[in-house]
Amino acid sequence: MSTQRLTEGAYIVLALLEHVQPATPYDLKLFAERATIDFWTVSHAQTYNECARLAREGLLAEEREQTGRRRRIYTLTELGRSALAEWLQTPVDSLEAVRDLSILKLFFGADPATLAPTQLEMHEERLRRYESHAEARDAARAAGGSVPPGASFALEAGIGHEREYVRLWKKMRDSRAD
Amino acid sequence: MSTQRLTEGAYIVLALLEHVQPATPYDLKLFAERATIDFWTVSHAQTYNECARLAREGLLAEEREQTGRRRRIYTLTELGRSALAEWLQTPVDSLEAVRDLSILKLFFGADPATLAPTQLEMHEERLRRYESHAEARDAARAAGGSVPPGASFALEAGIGHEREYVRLWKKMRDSRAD
DNA sequence: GGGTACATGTAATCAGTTACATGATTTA
DNA sequence: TAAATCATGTAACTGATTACATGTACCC
Repeated sequence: MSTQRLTEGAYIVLALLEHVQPATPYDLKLFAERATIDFWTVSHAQTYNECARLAREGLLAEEREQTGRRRRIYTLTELGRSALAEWLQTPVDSLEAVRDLSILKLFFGADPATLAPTQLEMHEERLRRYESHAEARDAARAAGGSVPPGASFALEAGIGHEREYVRLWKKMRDSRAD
Repeated sequence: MSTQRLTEGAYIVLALLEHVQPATPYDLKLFAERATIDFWTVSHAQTYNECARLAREGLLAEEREQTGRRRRIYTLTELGRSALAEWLQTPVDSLEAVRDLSILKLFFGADPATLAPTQLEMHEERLRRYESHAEARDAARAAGGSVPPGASFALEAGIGHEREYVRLWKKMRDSRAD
């Protein structure tokens, strides 16, 4: 029964946990922060809450340290694993709205030249970060390590989009009024 | 004083209203839906609430029909206009997270081939829609009409990104496991 | 004039964030 | 051992969505 719809945040916690379990909510947060891409954000508080909730619903097993910080340490249960697997193999049949504040302002008449410098700088920085991740990945692969293809694809996607942003904002920066 | 921070939703309402005022919340919703790009979503309920709130704070003037539906009809006040102008000319100094559910799943190990068909189809459709908007715009321009450059830029951005998505998902679709 | 689609609004809910509070560990 | 940082949690708030409720206009 318990396969009531989970929120996206919940699935992200499940997915993160699969990669690093057993782990505390704090571990998840760290892993997410370092995990290359900015495809989502999960706040610290949400991570703790979501773990507790998922445990209550039987998707996570919670173990508690008996000493010191008495941290809660989580692992996926069978139920959690299958919920995650099901989610992962379900095609996404909707498109997210783009949600780029700068483009939105542009649309509403903001001056491109005003927005461009800041945006360009930030997208360039993000692009550089992604590219250095890609290099690290390639190096690892060359050294015989195995790299999960999904992460690799996602990284390509990120790079592609950031390049597009950079191209675009450069154009804006250089554009004089029509 | 009243320049307390407004939410993004509030600014969007202000910006929409500038384009179509005087207007009812319903008019805004319609305009937003037809306005080319999917850079944000504003739900029906939010539109009504936000208009009421902005009016309470003096950024909108509310007039009420005396007959029939007794609709509330809004226009920007001077205060509203200047809040909007200020927002539009403030550079955005942060990057939104990308929030693409499919890429996220990919990152977590979903099978590209499973996700690709649906995503490809949807991005292609969106791309087509944007491109036809662009054509309409070019036609209008050729006919001597004036087209606000901001909307045009935003459209270019949308097209660029959708092309990138299409390229990407085609690649995924055709990729066999590493 | 009865039904359907359009339009307008409110209420309840919720996911997610910010702010607060505290405890444990490390370091100077 | 004091200060700083790391870590863990909770509470309050809020932007936004979903669901509900109703009214008006149009169409057959």
